[in-house]
Amino acid sequence: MPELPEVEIVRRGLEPVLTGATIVRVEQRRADLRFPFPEGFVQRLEGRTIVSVSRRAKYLLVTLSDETVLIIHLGMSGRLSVAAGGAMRTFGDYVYGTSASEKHDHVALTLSSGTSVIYNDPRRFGFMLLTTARERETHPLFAELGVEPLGNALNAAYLSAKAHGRRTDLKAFLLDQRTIAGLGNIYVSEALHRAEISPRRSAASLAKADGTPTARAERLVPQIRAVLTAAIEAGGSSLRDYRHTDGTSGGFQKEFAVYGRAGEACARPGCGGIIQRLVQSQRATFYCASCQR
DNA sequence: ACTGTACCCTGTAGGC
DNA sequence: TGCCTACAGGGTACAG
Repeated sequence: MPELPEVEIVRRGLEPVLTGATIVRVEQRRADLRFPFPEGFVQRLEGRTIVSVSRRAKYLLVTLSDETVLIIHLGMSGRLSVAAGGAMRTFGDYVYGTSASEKHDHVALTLSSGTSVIYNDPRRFGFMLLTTARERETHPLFAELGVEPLGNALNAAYLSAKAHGRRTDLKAFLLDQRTIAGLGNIYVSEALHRAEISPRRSAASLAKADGTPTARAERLVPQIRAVLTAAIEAGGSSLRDYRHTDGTSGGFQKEFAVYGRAGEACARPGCGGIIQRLVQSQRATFYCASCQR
């Protein structure tokens, strides 16, 4: 569900609420999500003060005063809700929940301010783990991640070097978090449409024989940045589960050019193509075969 | 090392 | 109305 823009919007929602706050109580409703909760999860969080809330790829990183880092991944359907207000809140008693969503409330953090942050996740593909500030970068989840798409490290030379000789589809290559960390199913389709590149091409078509960037690679990089930036500005994309921490929805789904638009006319001026849907890596891909080559 | 597939889990939409 | 299938912003664990 949440790709980089959605996770970044959640981070921005959490940051003012969590930074400087002390976690006074942690309620953990079940033993596992995607992975088991770490040993002593509750005890390692209670009483600690939150120093910062950052993001790497689709992971949220909550750093505590003792240098513990709480890693949160939202999976496909994970939601973090801030229940503002002075009273202590517990499961099933927060402002934006419905009876259906309360059913899947798994963790509640109560802060010294009285505010609660509640983690809800029907499919339980998300998870929470603990590491330390020192070990975070070498943690198995992070060690092999590719570059942040909005940072300077993403450029055509980086992409073509990674793509050189790869036989996999461009779609699968871009979805792989070892290539670019944070892209997901929606924004890969959207970026390729903006760059007028077919998702069915081989990844290797981003590199010349000597490994240097092709024109396609040069075209793709700015479009990846542009679509992610626009999505963040629009508050992310809300299809089914995704919500901001205050319960409101994102708006970028209204700006999709191809995602979920199979059968519709391509919106590119003068194109005249029809948006196609195909399946790659067990995931739907949307593209216009007329202007994406 | 790379590539492709099955799988984790729940909810919902659509066909019959 | 109900039953059945397919599908959904994620990533991992294999087999070849």
